Amino acid sequence: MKRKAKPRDVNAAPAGRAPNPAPGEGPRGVKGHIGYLLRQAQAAFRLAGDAALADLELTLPQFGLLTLLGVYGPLSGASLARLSLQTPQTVDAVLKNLARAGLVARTPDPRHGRILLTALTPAGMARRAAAKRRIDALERRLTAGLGAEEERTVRAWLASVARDLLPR
Amino acid sequence: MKRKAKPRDVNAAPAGRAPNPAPGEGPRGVKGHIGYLLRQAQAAFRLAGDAALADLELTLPQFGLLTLLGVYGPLSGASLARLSLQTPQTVDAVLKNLARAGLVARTPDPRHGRILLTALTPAGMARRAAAKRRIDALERRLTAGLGAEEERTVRAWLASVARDLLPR
DNA sequence: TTCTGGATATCAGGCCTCTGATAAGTTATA
DNA sequence: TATAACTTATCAGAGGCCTGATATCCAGAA
Repeated sequence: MKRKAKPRDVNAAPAGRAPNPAPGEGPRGVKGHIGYLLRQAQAAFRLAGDAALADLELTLPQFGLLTLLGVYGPLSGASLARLSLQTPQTVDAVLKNLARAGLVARTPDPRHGRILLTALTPAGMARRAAAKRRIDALERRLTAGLGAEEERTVRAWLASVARDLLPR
Repeated sequence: MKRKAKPRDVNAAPAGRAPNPAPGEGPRGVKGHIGYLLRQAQAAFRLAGDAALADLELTLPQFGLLTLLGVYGPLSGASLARLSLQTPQTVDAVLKNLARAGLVARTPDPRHGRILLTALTPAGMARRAAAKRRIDALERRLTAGLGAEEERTVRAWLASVARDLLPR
């Protein structure tokens, strides 16, 4: 997934007559559906993250898995799936792309004939470290406007959403 | 996109020896990367929303467009894209599925030979109303644990993320 | 020891989302 | 008027995400 600066923002208001309703009201803005706000915030972060990682030839989901592998060492696809709250199929697909790029290597678990252990390659470690600096900077922007108490509130809410809504 | 109750949660801990690191620490949980928390919260909402709409044969993105069309009336794909902060291509893809299901109808704008105006069909209006009840209930769960001040904080933060990070 | 159920990997198919590129209609300007 | 710039729709391709369905491996029960 390549990223470049948009030549012209597709989401800008049109130049001619404005067939567009007022942006401040309706389902958008602070008063809108909170699910809508959540989706927009995540989409914005995903976009910004992908843009920040573009010249590293990484996507945000790929960086996510590299991070987990960096922290927890070699893992099976299934473990990675549980850790990242994704399905094994999703993880497998992302892993395939990472393996194709040589950032990750998959070897059979010596103690279990079915498990494929995935580990960072040296190239993967380097790429992860470079990407981490970009994403850390991005995340600082995310909380820059928040006071300590507000950040606690936001973090607690985000965690509670995943905890309460996910099928247990 | 069909949804059903999972026969067995793929993300549950394995029965045998636990090759899984402790879930409370690392990049997850309240202390983790806020981008990660954001992604998980949005994924959980997406999952729960899709599950809530499954028997209506709707996805959350489809419901989003139905809502916009319900509020703002017939719109071009480009307007819908600006309104929902998505690309015209994305909107077009979702609209195609909605049109195939007979929930929206696309007719050429009489005043502009290029524009296709998309409007809800009667079936689309009914489906949207039914879906709205489910999603409203889901969103109430999202804010159930928040005080008024906390909810303001969360909403303001979500809106600010989209506002600050999106390419302007 | 054999069988059965759980765990793992992965193929198939579908939807959403983006970037890039192209074609066609409209509007503004030289 | 002719041309350029902008807007809209849409094809093509890729990545990430999910549900279903298989096949294989392993461990515990009968």
